[in-house]
Amino acid sequence: MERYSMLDQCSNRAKMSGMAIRTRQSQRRRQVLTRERIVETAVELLDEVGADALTVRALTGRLATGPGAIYWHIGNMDELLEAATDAVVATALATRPAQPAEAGGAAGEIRSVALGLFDAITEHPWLAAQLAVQLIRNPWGPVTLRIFESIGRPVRALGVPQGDWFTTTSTLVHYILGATAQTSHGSGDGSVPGSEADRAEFLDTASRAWQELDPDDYPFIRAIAEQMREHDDREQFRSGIDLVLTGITTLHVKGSAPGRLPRPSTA
Amino acid sequence: MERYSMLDQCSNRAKMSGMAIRTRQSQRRRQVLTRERIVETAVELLDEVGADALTVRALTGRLATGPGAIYWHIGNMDELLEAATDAVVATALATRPAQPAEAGGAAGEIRSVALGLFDAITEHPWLAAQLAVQLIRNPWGPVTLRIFESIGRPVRALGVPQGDWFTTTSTLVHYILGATAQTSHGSGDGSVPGSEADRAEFLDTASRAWQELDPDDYPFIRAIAEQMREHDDREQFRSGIDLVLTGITTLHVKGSAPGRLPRPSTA
DNA sequence: ACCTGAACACCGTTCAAGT
DNA sequence: ACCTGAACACCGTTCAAGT
Repeated sequence: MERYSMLDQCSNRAKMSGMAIRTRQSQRRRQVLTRERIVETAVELLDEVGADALTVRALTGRLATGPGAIYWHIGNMDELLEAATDAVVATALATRPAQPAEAGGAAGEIRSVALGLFDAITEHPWLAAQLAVQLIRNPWGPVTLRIFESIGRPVRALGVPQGDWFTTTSTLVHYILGATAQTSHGSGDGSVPGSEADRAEFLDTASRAWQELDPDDYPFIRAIAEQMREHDDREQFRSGIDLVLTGITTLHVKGSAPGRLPRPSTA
Repeated sequence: MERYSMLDQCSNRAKMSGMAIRTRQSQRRRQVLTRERIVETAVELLDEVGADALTVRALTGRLATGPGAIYWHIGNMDELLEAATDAVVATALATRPAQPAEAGGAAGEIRSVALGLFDAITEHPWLAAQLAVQLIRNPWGPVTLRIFESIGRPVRALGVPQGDWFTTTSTLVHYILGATAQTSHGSGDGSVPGSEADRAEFLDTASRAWQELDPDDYPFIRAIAEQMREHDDREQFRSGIDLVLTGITTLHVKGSAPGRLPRPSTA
């Protein structure tokens, strides 16, 4: 049982790989195979064809090797998925669009991190499912840890008392991951991004279907059918974040006017 | 592409199945095969051996048939998983422990629904992953719809103005699903429930590992290491719900004293 | 140390054939 | 209408053998 494995994301063999790249040789195809290069290629494949089509055979094809070569560097498929997810999340968090002149302070930083993740998922639809998988089968693995740290720091800066840091940050992170999961609206494996027209049509069909549900079983769903057809995922996500932030400041930040939040920058 | 399939969860063949059970015959093993019986057996298998071990071969073994029989009734594996998830969620929502004498009103109802789902996941560890999967690959499928309806009704009763019903309910549902995902702490496939001692040891190891992280990279995680070791998942979940509820009442419910919530029953 | 590639033990799904 | 069971086209992973 590899339950509770915690952070041991490296293959048993293959640790150091600071070896110099075999200098000239041929340019593209004949590079040395490294763990990094495998992860990069995995991300490429995930972006292009989706999670279901990322197979070790597809990898060996693109890298011009055999399965044994992959498994020398990588351990297994789950580890590769985790590494790919962590890599994409890391760059998404690091390269967030600089908030216009520190706007919003700590609350603005939280919004920025959250929207950074949201946008990363829009760009890499497979990411939503992988974030969920990581959260579930490795609840405190590198991916979750990274997100917690990014949200936790501004939570602290917000003035939340230390005793509430963990609960508060958890609530934010859990909301973010839940919301981004539903919003990915891909085919689940995250293959094609899905056009804007597709999405409009989808919402239209869904909304119509909702209005024809049994009024006894689904009165509420029927009542929000129209609202849901018109909603914008990203805007709704922002609202959700602000809702949770309001809860935090109201409940935990003393001296704050309840319900008052630093104005979100209209970026 | 079966994207945006929406609610068409039935196999193309096999609709009616109100046929009388072939009366006497032998008792257990020689029942007629129905979609319902397959779903029931799937839930049994999921509970006993986890999601990874639910295969059509395992099903045919327990049901004493061949794969063709399964596929006559069921369509494909994804559909079976969805049906199993929906069945468990439906009974979890229907059989919630009656809140002690209506305590808490609408807010209490929301807590009750949320905790009902939480407890269902504790009982069926595979459920966490499946809820996530449903949310991602079928964002408005029967499972999500059912949960939305259950949360939306008390949201309405809370006094939230109609224009905010959708956003408010979404925020709650997304938090619930994100939180329950991390809390499942199984092996991901949701096989063994995991003992209390296992869990304590896991938290201990994780907490220690956190304290040895790089102070430059993970200052926040290091700071909450102790707090996380002592936390109780269910209690934390309650706090998260209350945090979101506070945000809702503060922001959307006029006439409510901000930060004041109906006292949660100490059940 | 790093890589090759055949082979193994599995999957989900299909489909002609039976009743 | 419902079921059988062999067969198909895939998986991830292993491992003796090469360099």
